[in-house]
Amino acid sequence: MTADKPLRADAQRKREALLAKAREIFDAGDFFDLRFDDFARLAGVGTGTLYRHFPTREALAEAVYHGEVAALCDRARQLQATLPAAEALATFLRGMVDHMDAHEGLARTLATLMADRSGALAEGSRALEQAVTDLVAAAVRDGTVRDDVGAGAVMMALHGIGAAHDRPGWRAEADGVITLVLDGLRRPHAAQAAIRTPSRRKGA
Amino acid sequence: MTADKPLRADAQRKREALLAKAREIFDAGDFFDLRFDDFARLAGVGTGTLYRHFPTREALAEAVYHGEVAALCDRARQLQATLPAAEALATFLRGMVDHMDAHEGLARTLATLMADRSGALAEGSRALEQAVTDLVAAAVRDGTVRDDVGAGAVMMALHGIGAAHDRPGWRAEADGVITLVLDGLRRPHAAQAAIRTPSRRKGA
DNA sequence: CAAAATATGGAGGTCATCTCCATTTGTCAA
DNA sequence: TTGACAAATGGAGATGACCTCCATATTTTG
Repeated sequence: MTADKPLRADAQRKREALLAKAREIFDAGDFFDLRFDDFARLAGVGTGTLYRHFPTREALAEAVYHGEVAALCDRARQLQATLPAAEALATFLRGMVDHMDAHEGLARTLATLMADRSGALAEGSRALEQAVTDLVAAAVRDGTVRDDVGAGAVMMALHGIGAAHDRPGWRAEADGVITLVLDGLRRPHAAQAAIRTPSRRKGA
Repeated sequence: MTADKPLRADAQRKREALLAKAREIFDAGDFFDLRFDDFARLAGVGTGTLYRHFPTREALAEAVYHGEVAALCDRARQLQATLPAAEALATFLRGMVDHMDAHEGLARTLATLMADRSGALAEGSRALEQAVTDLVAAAVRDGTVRDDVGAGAVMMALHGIGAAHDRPGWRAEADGVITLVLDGLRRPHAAQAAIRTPSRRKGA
């Protein structure tokens, strides 16, 4: 399902233009306030061409999402190769929040699309889910993380973070969710592992 | 902002009809596949009447949501009055999952609406959030729950559970999220409190 | 019961979405 | 290079959902 289209030179160019403009609009968060036709105009193509390349809004989103996910997966692999499993997981999750924070409009747009039925993004999410699954599995393997809660639960939590992007104290709450997930993931009976959480003896 | 409308007898009847039908459609999960006009017809009223009562889809959703939330809040108060704080919180959260599971279409529909911008449901959610906040606060007060992560994080997690309702292993993953949240909420240094989730092996 | 106030419903206007095809652009073989 | 074929373009216009408006019907009040 990857590359079996010789795609004419011309077409390639238009496609790129559309994606570039899409990323821009996404990041600004205006994706839903824009008539799809106008979007074509903005990208410098006719509506027919837009629809030829991306039959629906979701299809376009999927394409943009793919790039995002690829970058995140690279990061995950990199972390996994250079850090202890538990730390890699923690760093990755914290990094996800940073990323969503930095690309607010994009994160928000994608979360909205994700929530819509049709699961248009489910496909694109698979790679991300695999990355998270790998990170968790590695941590389970070395004993720092419990084995009775799957990576799917972590994905759900991330989903919630993305979907709730308009809450007032978003950043703090997002960090809170990650904290809960990470602490919750530690094997219930295990002593304090090397997960980080410096001196958090007392609260506050 | 509650009740200052003498609302004519006739109108009251139509309004009820609309809400009843809405609940039905919501529960079936067909809310978004239905033309708003057709919805009016289904409920036995004209489109004009529909729009008079509920100017937008979201307004209608809000009204339905209100009933849901009220019931959940009652439950929360009841639990809080009869159980130790930590247990009340745990029971409530587990109950939320049960509820979403039983009313799949409704939960899904509401999550979708929630994710949409406009925060139409933010208003209706406030009561629910207050209930969760109270439950958490009580548990913090009696020392069974950490005080450095707010109830907002718990709301986010719930949000994620609702929004991801189309995942294949939803139920198991939702339970997993709750487990992580509850375990994560225990004061990091505190010994094993009485929360202890009763052996829930990973199903599938 | 009559009049005033309130609510109804559905015909039709408005506007975003998407299709269709005559025209343009790119590719390839001779 | 050039001719011929395939691929791609773009925008005019059909389609259909959303919402408004108001002549008519229903309820309430004096």
